[in-house]
Amino acid sequence: MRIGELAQRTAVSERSLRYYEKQGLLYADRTPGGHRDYPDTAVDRVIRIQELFAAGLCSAKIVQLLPCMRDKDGGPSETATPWLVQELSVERARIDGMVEELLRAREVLDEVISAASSPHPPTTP
Amino acid sequence: MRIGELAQRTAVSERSLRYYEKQGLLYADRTPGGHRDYPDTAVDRVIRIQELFAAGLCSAKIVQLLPCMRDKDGGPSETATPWLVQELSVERARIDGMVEELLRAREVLDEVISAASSPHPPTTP
DNA sequence: CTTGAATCTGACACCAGTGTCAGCTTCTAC
DNA sequence: GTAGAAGCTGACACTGGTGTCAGATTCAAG
Repeated sequence: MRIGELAQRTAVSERSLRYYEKQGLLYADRTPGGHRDYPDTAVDRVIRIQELFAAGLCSAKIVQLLPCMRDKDGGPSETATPWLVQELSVERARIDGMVEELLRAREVLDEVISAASSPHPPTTP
Repeated sequence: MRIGELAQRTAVSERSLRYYEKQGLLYADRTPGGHRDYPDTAVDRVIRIQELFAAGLCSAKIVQLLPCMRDKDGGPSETATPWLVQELSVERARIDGMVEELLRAREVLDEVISAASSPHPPTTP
């Protein structure tokens, strides 16, 4: 499929898709004229990449991680090296920390929101 | 307390503390010579600010949120306006979404990590 | 062949908090 | 009074994924 369709199906901008390719995260065949031609599996892959970006992993980490993932494309999955496993464990711990922080912040928001919804005036608890 | 001590006690750089002040997130008295002099309550406030930053809120949102928070400094808490409550609800939803994404990404990492720890070779599941 | 839509490359800007450096002033303790 | 530590302001850079624009090329349909 072409980049436009992939962008639409993944809700990721064409700009980002080209960036992913430059970072080695995504591969595309080329038409004789040079236009990108993505396999169907690219959709899942892009979504997965976005998930990992959202989790705060940088391109460099993701590019190492991808070949170790059990993709739908049935590509020859590599096994993570011990070194990579350790890197990923660090990321995992970081994610746990982020989740905790998010929940704490959510509590703060909830407190303010519920205080505003309660009938008590601000100065008299 | 001085900025150095506050930085040490909160593990936040002096640079960031000055930035917080410029954004209106943090207040400091000044010595006759112009050095910042923070009240003890600043420690809690800075930590709270960091939490909210970690949750993805920008300065502008935090600056509105802070006066509505039940601080240890016993300052006259304002009640969030309906408009602010709605803004915060949006943030809350965003936080929920982020948590979900983080957990999904964590699952991906766990899969790779456990695959590397299991005795199965990569190509034969 | 032609035309309009889609794609290509490359470059510049942005965000928003943070790091860092320079040059100067203030504080603290001897 | 003086030396060294600590603080001040202001400016510039960075991060790293993304938006956006320009100009050229390709694709697909008439």
